[in-house]
This record gives sequence, C-alpha cells and structure tokens, in this order.
Amino acid sequence: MVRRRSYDEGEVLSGAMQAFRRKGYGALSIPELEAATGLSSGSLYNSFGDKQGIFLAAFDHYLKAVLESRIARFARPERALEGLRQLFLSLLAEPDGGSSGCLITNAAIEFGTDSAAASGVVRKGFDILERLFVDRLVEAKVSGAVREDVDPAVGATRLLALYQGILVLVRGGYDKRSIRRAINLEFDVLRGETA
Amino acid sequence: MVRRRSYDEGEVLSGAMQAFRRKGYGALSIPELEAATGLSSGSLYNSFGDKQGIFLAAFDHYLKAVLESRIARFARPERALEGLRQLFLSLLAEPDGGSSGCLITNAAIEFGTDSAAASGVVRKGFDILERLFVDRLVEAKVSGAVREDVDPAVGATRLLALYQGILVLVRGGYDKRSIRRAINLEFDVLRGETA
DNA sequence: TCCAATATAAAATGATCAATCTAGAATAAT
DNA sequence: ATTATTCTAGATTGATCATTTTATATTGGA
Repeated sequence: MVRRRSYDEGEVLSGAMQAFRRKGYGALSIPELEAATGLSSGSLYNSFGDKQGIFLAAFDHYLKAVLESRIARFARPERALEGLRQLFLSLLAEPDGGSSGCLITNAAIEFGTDSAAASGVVRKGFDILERLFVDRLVEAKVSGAVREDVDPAVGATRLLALYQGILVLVRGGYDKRSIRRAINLEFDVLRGETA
Repeated sequence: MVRRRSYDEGEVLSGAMQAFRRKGYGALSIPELEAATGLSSGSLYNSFGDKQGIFLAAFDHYLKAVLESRIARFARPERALEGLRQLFLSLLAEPDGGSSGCLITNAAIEFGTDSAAASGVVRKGFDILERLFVDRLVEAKVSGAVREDVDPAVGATRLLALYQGILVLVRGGYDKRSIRRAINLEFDVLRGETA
C-alpha cells in the first residue's frame, strides 16, 4: 500500500546531529540541514514536524549513539575509576579536534532554562552522566580505590561539572595537553594519592 | 564646537552586556539591543561600528566590571584557598538565578574557534581566571594549605574547567544546593583533608 | 494497474535580520 | 548666531530565515 521511507534514519540523524554540534541550533539554517542530512526540506518537515523536532531527534540520537556508546566503550563497570579517567580523556580525542562540541553542553548554554523542551533534554543528558558517576564512585569506594570522605552523590556532581567544563575549554580552543594533565590530577586527587 | 556624547558609556555597555548574557550573540537582535541600551540603532552603529563591535565592547566591560570586580571582592590574595571557595560559591548567588550566564562560557560555546575575534576574547577570559588560580594555589602551597602533590599550573587548569562547568550546570538549571556541596567538596579535597 | 504514501525540486510567504540612509532635533564650542 | 557633531526616529535595502505550498516523480502493496 504505502511507499516506505527510503532514507536511513540513523544516517539522517547522524548528519543533523553533527551539524548541530558544529553550529548550534539557532545558527544552523534549514538549507544547511538539507545538505547535512541529504534530505530536502519537504522531507525534513514531513518527518520531524519542524526545526525543533529535528533538533530533539538529533539530540536523542546523540545521547544514544555518541554519549552512551562512549560510556559503554570507556567506562566499563569493572574498571570503576580508571574507566572514568578513560572516559574523560576520550573527550580530547574527538576526530575534528573536539570543535564539534557536546550537544548537552551546547544546549544548556544556548537555551538556558528558557525553552521547556530544551531544558528537558539537557536534564536528561546531565542525568545519564550523573548516574554513571554515582555508580562508579560507589564501586570505587567499596573497593577502596577512592578517598573515604568523598560522598558519591556529591562527587558525581563535581565530576559532572568538571566534565562539562572540559568541554567548554575544548570548544574554546584551550590547550589539550594541559587539560590532559588536569584530568590525571583529578583522578590522583580522588584516589587520595600523595606524591 | 562639537556635541559630546550624552549617554553614559558604562550604562550602555552594562545594558548590552546583560542582554548578551541572557540571549547570547546570534539570538540577540538590534531592536533588542536598542531596548537594552536605551540607544537607537543609529547611535549604536555610530559608536561601535557593527554588532560584533558592540559585543566586543560589552565583553570587555564584562571582564572588567563583572569578572575582575568579583575577583577583587571574593578572591583576595590574603585569603588564598578560602577566597577561591568564596569566588566559586558566588557563582550561585547571581541575582536572576544565574540564568544570565557568563559571557566567557557562552562565547566559548557559541563561537568555538571559528571566529578569530571571539576566540581572542575567550582566551583573554580564560587567562584572567587561570592566572588567578595559579597565584592562589602557589600561595596556598607556601602556607601549606593545599596538598603537596598539586602542581599549581595543573591545578589551575582543573579549577578553570570546574569553574566553567559550574556555569554550564547553573545555566542548565541544575540544582544549586548540589553544586554548593560539590564546591565545598572540591576545596576539602584540595586541602587534602580526610574526614 | 491502481492508489496511497513518500520523495523531490522549487516557488512563494511573511517575518526578521544587520546595516545604511535620511531628515530633523539637540547640543555645545566658537 | 553659526556650525560641527551627536543624537533620535523611521524608512529602506537586500539578505536570510523557517515554514508552507505546488507540482511532479517514485515507490510498493492491493
């Protein structure tokens, strides 16, 4: 009866996502989205409703295809603190010099708390990271790999802030070697090591 | 001979700055800038050349009137680490709920490394904070108030990332009490205290 | 083969954008 | 008073924006 979608939704969302990461929401035009996705504006509007719909779909795609896959790759449960360190260091190894940016960070800054829809996805992104950090800190405390006085919930907030801040520095062109040293210091301090 | 400027440059820049902090660069229109400054577009263009000129002037104003005055107020040299803690905590006490944002953070995210002019001012902002952190960490080490294994340069980068990240969380509507606890944890950990 | 759904390209809509220009009013030193 | 300068208000320019519409082509099950 019906003609089915002929494009690959993953590829379309991946293209849109990369474009949003590079330019943000407001500064990315529909013609640019057409080029990034390979779809005409007609199809884009037919599939996603409006520009915000495209963004929200691309944001979800980012959480699943970029963030959670990065977590699965680097921050495995059995490695606890060391996995978190690898996750942080992976932020410096983005292909295009990391200038493409993190959609969570960028959306938090661009929309603030004005847009309800944007606030929702930003909170979702924060939650994914925060839960990960809590889990790993709990494990690390059980195995004695982290200082006794670090409350996992509070430590997770601190790691979330550090994570977001690193993305700001990377996006702003800050020297990556310095950031690498700062990350290593962070995990040394967390472990309670003294030189 | 001439008619002199009748407006107060500080007030004009202050208004423009607040508007840019709230809405960012691209999303803030000239009519909105007229309302925020009380000047007509003719005067704005006559005084600052173009929109980017207004932004750069507002950014400089931010560095002097907001950032450096905040530093002078909270992070006095004689207080070292405690001053830094107060500086961080002051980020949670912004009048409008902190939703107005930090121009450095916002510019780093909005422009990335694309715009040369924006990159320059972002780096300038990073430098002011980084130098402050280095200075205070050196003092704190001399007085024994900070762990021996914290290199001031590396520690300063880490504090810069944390500072920027806190601003992302605040802008994104993250719970401020949690951030406050994370800040206090950070300075406990820096001191090397064990509960 | 027919038909419903999906795609495309391209034009059109109406809004808004940054920036410029015009004309006139206010200001202040000469 | 004259005159150069700075302001305001508002019209204008030309571009670009998100979105809708039109017309047409393509697909695939019935």
